[in-house]
Amino acid sequence: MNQPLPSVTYNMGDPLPRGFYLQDTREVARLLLGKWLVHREDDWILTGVIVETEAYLKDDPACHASRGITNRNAPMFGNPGHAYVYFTYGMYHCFNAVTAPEGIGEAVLVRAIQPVEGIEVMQERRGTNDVFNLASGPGKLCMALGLSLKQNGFDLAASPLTIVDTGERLQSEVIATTRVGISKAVEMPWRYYLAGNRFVSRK
DNA sequence: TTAATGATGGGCT
DNA sequence: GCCCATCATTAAA
Repeated sequence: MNQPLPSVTYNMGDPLPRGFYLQDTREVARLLLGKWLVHREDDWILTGVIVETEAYLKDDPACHASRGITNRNAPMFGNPGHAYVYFTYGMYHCFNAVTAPEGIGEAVLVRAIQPVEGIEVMQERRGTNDVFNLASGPGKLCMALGLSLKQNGFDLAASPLTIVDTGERLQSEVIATTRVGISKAVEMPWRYYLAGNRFVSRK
């Protein structure tokens, strides 16, 4: 008798539960390091290890949500564990995981991933074969994974876009530094990355 | 190697 | 009109 085919050929881990995103946003940013960001598209699966994040908090001048709810930042005030994707600089997208209870307005920006699966597709989309340049930046990783406003608001525990825990323990030390590309609250050390990792956006 | 610059368009005062 | 949670390219050192 034939066995049913599994939807994936191996167990890549379970999606992070909603409660994970209800921890302190800076803690979520730290804990997301080492987790897998997965985008299931029609003909392939694109995955990478999260290696760099930034926390954006309420009452944080650099946070999109700090000046109240707008049409653009509305997802930040919505359900934790959902995607907040925004369009910026006229041509790029950035991907966030919404944290904190509904109505608060906090999120973690994923700034870089280490490509694992679907590297050929990423290379095609990015126009380069250099694996260290495929997703080493928030705009780059959205290009590589095919993330745009279409994924804005997606449930990261029940959609083609998900973050999973492989169960592997972090081997690298976590470095905390100031955030990149902002002009307000520049001194807050809420950027996190894996020490020595070559896939981060900068050292 | 690092630093400066242009691209490009939506959001918001 | 100015500001952007950016990136690729060019120039300089």
